Amino acid sequence: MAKSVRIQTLLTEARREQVLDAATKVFAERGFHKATIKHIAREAEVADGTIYNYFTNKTDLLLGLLNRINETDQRRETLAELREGDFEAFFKAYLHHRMGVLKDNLELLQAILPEVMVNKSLRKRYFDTIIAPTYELAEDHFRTLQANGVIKPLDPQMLTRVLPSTLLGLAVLSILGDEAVGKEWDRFPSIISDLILNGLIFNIEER
Amino acid sequence: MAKSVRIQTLLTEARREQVLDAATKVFAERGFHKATIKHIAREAEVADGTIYNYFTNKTDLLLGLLNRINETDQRRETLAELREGDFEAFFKAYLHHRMGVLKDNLELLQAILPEVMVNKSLRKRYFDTIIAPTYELAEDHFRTLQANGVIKPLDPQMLTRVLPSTLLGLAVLSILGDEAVGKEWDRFPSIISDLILNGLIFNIEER
Amino acid sequence: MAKSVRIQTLLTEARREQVLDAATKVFAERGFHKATIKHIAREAEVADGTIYNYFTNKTDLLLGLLNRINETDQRRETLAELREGDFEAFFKAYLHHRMGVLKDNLELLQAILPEVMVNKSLRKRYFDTIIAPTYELAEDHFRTLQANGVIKPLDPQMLTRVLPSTLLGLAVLSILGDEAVGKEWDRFPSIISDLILNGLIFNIEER
Amino acid sequence: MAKSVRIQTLLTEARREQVLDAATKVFAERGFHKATIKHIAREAEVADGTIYNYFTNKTDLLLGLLNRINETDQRRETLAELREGDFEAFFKAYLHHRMGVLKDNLELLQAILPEVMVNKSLRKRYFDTIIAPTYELAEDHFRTLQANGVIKPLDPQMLTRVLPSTLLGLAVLSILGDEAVGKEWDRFPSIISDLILNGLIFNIEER
DNA sequence: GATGAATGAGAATTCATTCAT
DNA sequence: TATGAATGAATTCTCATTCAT
Repeated sequence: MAKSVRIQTLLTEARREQVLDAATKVFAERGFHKATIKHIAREAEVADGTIYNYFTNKTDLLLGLLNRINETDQRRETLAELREGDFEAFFKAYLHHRMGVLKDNLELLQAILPEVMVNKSLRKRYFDTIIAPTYELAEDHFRTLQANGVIKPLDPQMLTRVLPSTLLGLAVLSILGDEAVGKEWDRFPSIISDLILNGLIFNIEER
Repeated sequence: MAKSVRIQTLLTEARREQVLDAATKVFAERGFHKATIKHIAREAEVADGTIYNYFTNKTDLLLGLLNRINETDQRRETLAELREGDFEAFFKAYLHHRMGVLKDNLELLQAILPEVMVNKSLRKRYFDTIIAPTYELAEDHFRTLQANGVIKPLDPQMLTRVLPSTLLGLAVLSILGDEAVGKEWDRFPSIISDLILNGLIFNIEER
Repeated sequence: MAKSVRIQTLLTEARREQVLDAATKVFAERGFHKATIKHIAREAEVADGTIYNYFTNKTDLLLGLLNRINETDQRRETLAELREGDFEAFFKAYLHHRMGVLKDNLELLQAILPEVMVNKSLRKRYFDTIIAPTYELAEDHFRTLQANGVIKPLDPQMLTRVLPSTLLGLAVLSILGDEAVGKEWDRFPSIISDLILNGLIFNIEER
Repeated sequence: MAKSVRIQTLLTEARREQVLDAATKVFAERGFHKATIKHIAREAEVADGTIYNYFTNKTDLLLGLLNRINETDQRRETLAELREGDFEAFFKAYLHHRMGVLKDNLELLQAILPEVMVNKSLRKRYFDTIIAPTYELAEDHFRTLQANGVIKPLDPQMLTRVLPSTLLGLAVLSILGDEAVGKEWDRFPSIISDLILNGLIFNIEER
């Protein structure tokens, strides 16, 4: 009995994921509003009504997707290990990792972001649970680095915004159809870290 | 007669702008799909039907907003004058100018961007008429600077993406509700130019 | 003064006709409901509002067209002259005349008939003012002919329906797109009179 | 399982018919354009939206009605059996049959014909699928009869138009509100066949 | 009288959600 | 639990009619 309960739970969870996968695809392709439950049901190969056994309504599907991003991001936090060692190397590795995650989730981002940008309560939820938490960690980190004389004393709060902005901006450009961004995605981490760490203009000794 | 014709034209144009203003506000607040023609009409203080005397359908309203961004951007091109003089000064001034334009159009961007991200034909239109044109200018500019040994020989195509990405990303963060970004908006140009030009870590002679 | 009043009246009348001509064309092409006042105004080369100086509403335009049919039919009554002489000759001449009138008014019929068939009050008006009056004349005529032994004693009321039916039916077929009917229109009077008067099968003496 | 599938299909088909019945009634009463989906839904005792589960749009409902006429007509073709025996008897029986069909479908005709007369693509469809096919059969038939010396050598193409015209015309008269036509409908076949076969005027030997 | 922009009632259609099977 | 037909609220868009100029 216990076993069949567990099997049941697994099946249920699998079905949920199946629906979320379908929703990701359909939301990304059509946008939240033009995507109908019928579209998603067809993509997930279930009946319309079945979706309502797993999600209370259409918006709840979107929340399901938001949580997926959360989970993805939590997994990332294991990255903390990278923090050991040389800062330049860490920075590059970190960028590389972040952009990898972003790349894997571009479809999900395309499914979520447009609606999040436009829906006040989703916006708050997204900001509070996904964006804000990263800020605190990063600000602390920058402060420590500055205290140790590793990086310049630029306002940590602002630094904390600039870097994610660049990545977010690249993701948006890619979504908007800039093929060059998509194609060269993997080259950005090194260019960006070069740029951010050493600057665009020559140092004296480099001249 | 000629005069009354001109007056008529002005009235017509004013009415169009009045509707576009309303659409900007309502689209930004509610998103394209949750914004109804009724909302926009009420905001513009006209009847529903009146809107259809100026725009053939709801999507056409959005195109009207896209064109407004275009026009804004064209005006910006007078900026070319700034190009005289010291590169660092120019870069900072340019950033400052761009972010000013962005700030003034944040509501417009919020109205447009989510729908553009989700609608294939709008996406193409937006990319081709608004984004792509800036790329060419920028790439040329970077190449010249590199030829003159002003900046490092990083891939111009990628540089061209990184900088707008940062600004676009900041705008998106601001739209998503990051109040710090909105509040400190005017301090970003100088920080970003510092960062981009000179880097985050100390040069040898600065140590 | 009197003269200018008359001129004014003429102009007004001319404008009315111009609008009715346009309405005939547009109603025939699109049907009453899909024809808009704008369509008619454009066709008549006047402004939308102008039409309302001549007709109180869209339905009134249709009544204007109904009256036109009336007028046409009245003019026809001069045909009474034909009634002199041999019956066979008269019958053929009469058919020929009626089908000529019908042909000239096919567009008008196409404009009116579909809406008349569907609108109860128009139906009554059309029947009472256009169709019914012809019945009485015809019935009397048939009765006289029968009393004089010219035609067989078939029920006059029914005869009165059969003949107009055939013409009306041909008109409808033509409207429905039967090109053969349109092309051979002028041959029908003689065939029909042959058929009606002498029958389809051989008489004994003809064998 | 197979059984419930069949039941489902039957229910679905029944619902379709229920909607088509309602549409026939409402279109006939109000005309295609003044009939609203709400009217039809109320008449069919379903919700507005339900209609769209069976027909893609309002025009598709009309096509459904057109097909019904088609089906009615196909059933008629069993009439071929009548063709045996005496021509006069056949002709009368045929007329009788045709007018019976017409009478049963008068409401349907009133629902369809006005819109068909006004809509180019419906017109073509109606003509090609419903009218034209009968022509070919009839023309052949007339030719055979002429070859056998049964009927006079009048142009078969024109004969083929004249007879249906009369019936169609009677139907239109009836729709237009000629109550005499409706009331005496069943007497027309014999009068018409008398008229058409033997003519209106006396043959020599009949005098 | 002529104009045509403004109006808003009305209609077709869509689609999230429910619920009987 | 799964299904998918039924529902009806909500939305876009049309167009006859009005009326200030």
